[in-house]
Amino acid sequence: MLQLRDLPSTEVLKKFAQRYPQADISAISTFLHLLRVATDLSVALDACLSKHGLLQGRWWVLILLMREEALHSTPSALAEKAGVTRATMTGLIDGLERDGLVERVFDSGDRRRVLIRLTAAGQSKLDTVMPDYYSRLRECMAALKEPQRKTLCAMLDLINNGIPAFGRTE
Amino acid sequence: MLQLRDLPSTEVLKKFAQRYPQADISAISTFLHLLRVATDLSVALDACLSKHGLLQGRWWVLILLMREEALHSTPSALAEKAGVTRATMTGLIDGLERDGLVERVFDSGDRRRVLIRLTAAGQSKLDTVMPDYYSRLRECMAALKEPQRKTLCAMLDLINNGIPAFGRTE
DNA sequence: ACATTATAATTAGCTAGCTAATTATGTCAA
DNA sequence: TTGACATAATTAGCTAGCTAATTATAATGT
Repeated sequence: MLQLRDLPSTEVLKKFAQRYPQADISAISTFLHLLRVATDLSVALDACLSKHGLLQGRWWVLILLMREEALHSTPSALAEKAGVTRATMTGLIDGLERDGLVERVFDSGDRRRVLIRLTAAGQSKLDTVMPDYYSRLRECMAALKEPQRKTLCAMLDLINNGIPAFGRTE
Repeated sequence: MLQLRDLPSTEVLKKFAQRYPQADISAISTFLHLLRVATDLSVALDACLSKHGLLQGRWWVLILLMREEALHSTPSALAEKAGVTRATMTGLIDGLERDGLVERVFDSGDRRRVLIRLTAAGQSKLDTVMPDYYSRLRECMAALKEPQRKTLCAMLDLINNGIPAFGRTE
């Protein structure tokens, strides 16, 4: 996501703003700050998961399956919910099946479909990973109390509403 | 970064919290909210840059070069600042050189080193991209006024300080 | 002077994303 | 009932990251 380590100082931003008067210095630095912290969080999460032999993509698949009443779903539904293409989901399921965490069950009603089922090993993997993830996350967010969390979410929503500005065609 | 589209509802989180008592429901949803908005911002930025034939990695290299007084730097310094490995930087420079936006100049003093220089075409590419990026970003962040931006950054710093919790060996 | 160690850039081969094309199966209307 | 279209999953081949190994050059200690 935001790889850049060397975020621009105010001086650098001022220099750029001279050449490009559209620049809103505080908007830029707030934006970069947000991306920087979110990226570092994501990297930290990956590091935590990889100690358990997982990465975000595969971990989310297991969680999505555990959310299901009957612990199964289809590749296309999983792809939709996980926000990846079906092609990517095929690859994620391949890896999880290889490790025995999910299994493919062929649907006799509609032979195009495959059901993906969380195995006992998959459930037990989650029972190891989730307490670790939850307790680390609790600690990470501890400095932010409830009202601050609400404020943060409200500000994130304001920014979120502005995202279409990046896509306007004009 | 956070691909997941189907963020957990409070009901789902409560169900998970029954099995995993470490879960702090508001911490989890705030965390996911932050990652979701940041990811969508990053995707929107990529979409904006790709209209100009760039992606974040290559774009940051051009910006880092433009920050330099003499418009040049070395692959290893660029890799450090851009937060990618030298191997990745080699690839980014290859692409930029192919498009004529930067050039490699061999250093006669230390023959291990190569200088990467922003070309006129590279500068002119930035002169097209930056005003577009800056004006879209200004608009995207417009709903957040100065004091809110400061508050947001302060909260991001609190979260940032908690990130080591994800890495503790315990 | 020369062996060792450090540094700079690159190459090779890996991963998890992507799009586009392919294969198989269902659905529906003339 | 069959031709056209829709849907499900997969495969093939692309990209931008990564690590580890390689090549070349420089610096240093004995």
